[in-house]
Amino acid sequence: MPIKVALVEDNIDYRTGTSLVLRHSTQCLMVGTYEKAEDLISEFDEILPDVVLMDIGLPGMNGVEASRQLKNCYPNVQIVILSVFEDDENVFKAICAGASGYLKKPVMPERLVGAVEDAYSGGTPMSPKIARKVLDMFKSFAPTARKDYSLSEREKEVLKLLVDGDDYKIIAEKLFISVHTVRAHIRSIYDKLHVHSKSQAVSKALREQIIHS
Amino acid sequence: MPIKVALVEDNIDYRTGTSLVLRHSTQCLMVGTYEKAEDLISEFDEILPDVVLMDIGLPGMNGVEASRQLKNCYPNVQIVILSVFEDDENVFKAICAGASGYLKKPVMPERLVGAVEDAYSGGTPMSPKIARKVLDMFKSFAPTARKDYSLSEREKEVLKLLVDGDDYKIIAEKLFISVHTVRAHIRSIYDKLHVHSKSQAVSKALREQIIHS
DNA sequence: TAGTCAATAGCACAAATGGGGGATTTTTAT
DNA sequence: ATAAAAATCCCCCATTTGTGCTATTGACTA
Repeated sequence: MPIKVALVEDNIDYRTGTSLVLRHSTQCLMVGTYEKAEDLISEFDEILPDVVLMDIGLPGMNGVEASRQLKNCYPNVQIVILSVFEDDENVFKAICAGASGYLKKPVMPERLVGAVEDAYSGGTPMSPKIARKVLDMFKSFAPTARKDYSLSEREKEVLKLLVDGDDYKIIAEKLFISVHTVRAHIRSIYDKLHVHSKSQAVSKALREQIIHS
Repeated sequence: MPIKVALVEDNIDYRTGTSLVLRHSTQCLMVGTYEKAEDLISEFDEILPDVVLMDIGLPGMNGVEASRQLKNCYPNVQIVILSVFEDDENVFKAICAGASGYLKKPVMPERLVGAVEDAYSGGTPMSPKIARKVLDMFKSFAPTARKDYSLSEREKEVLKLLVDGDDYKIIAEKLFISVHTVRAHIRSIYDKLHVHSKSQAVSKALREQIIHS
């Protein structure tokens, strides 16, 4: 059974060219080409494509917003962005909108068919430069070399509860120890983190990912 | 000028096979093949490869750790992971270690040369399934739909300072208002966030990104 | 024009907190 | 075996905080 593909692209030349390439593939079945995202959305129920190739710069609704709406109504559709834009902003938004592929235009014909197959089979076709951008953003989020304040296990437990908003009493109850001990742990935590209040400790714990929320 | 490539791979068959493929490419120049990452690291200064193809499952130092060390000493080297592993854990660690490519073994010969070129020219070759994993992790980090607690601008200012760990007095001084007013604002903030202490407010503000740290 | 809301300011008081001293026991490492 | 580190518990006390009230001003709205 061929993969049902729809295309949204406002440039007529590019639209017919891309469409032609896909029609020549035996694995793909073009079920619709559209100039505007709104047109695809209104007809979507009738054609039910497996994969949508989506431009970003469109008249009317842009491709990112269209992707968000489509993904919202039809979570199983695979959306591959085809765009000349490769700035952080667009890439980021497209991913968050649920796109599962992002290719920089122009796309080589053979790459196009491969991308549709990739997307359909659970992969994420991406131009290498775009992938690099994603990786860079990824790194900027996650794994900033975090300092080691050498908190003991117990202290981390207490800090975790502080972050949850518990007061001394509650912490004592949850850990089956006296309030005095809780105070002692918290004092030690403050020492190690160089802070002087619960809110400072909580802030530092979350910002520096000492405690994983 | 050809791209200087080094390969670290413990399996002899795979090592000779991969090496052979690259030797047949005019764009690439194999400058070293290694069974252990330690061997590459100790010889690195003499051969200075542009791109390193790195296995993960190695005897001695694993490929992720080796990548971290290489990237640390030679930030310009491009490391492409070749691995049978495609679990979140390994992919995540490899990226954080500075890998700029990740291909699932076995790799098609023509893909291999393309990957080296991609990596060398600032791209990030990735198998589509791996890319999907990265995207999923990416999404899990970034953009959770945040609630609207309809804090006023002034309240957000105060909350920001709470998150910075300031106490009532300091906040009053910074905003040129009386402590009483600060208390009033904080009361209102607590109402709207449904919390009852500074630490809870700070925690909620950071976790739900009401305040952008 | 009356009503709502945000921002400002105040009073009072109990509870929670932070910091200053300790001490004892258990675990860990050398 | 012995020293160091972690975990436990206790006292005191000033300060900070949370929350119950009230009240004035200005800006916007129905």
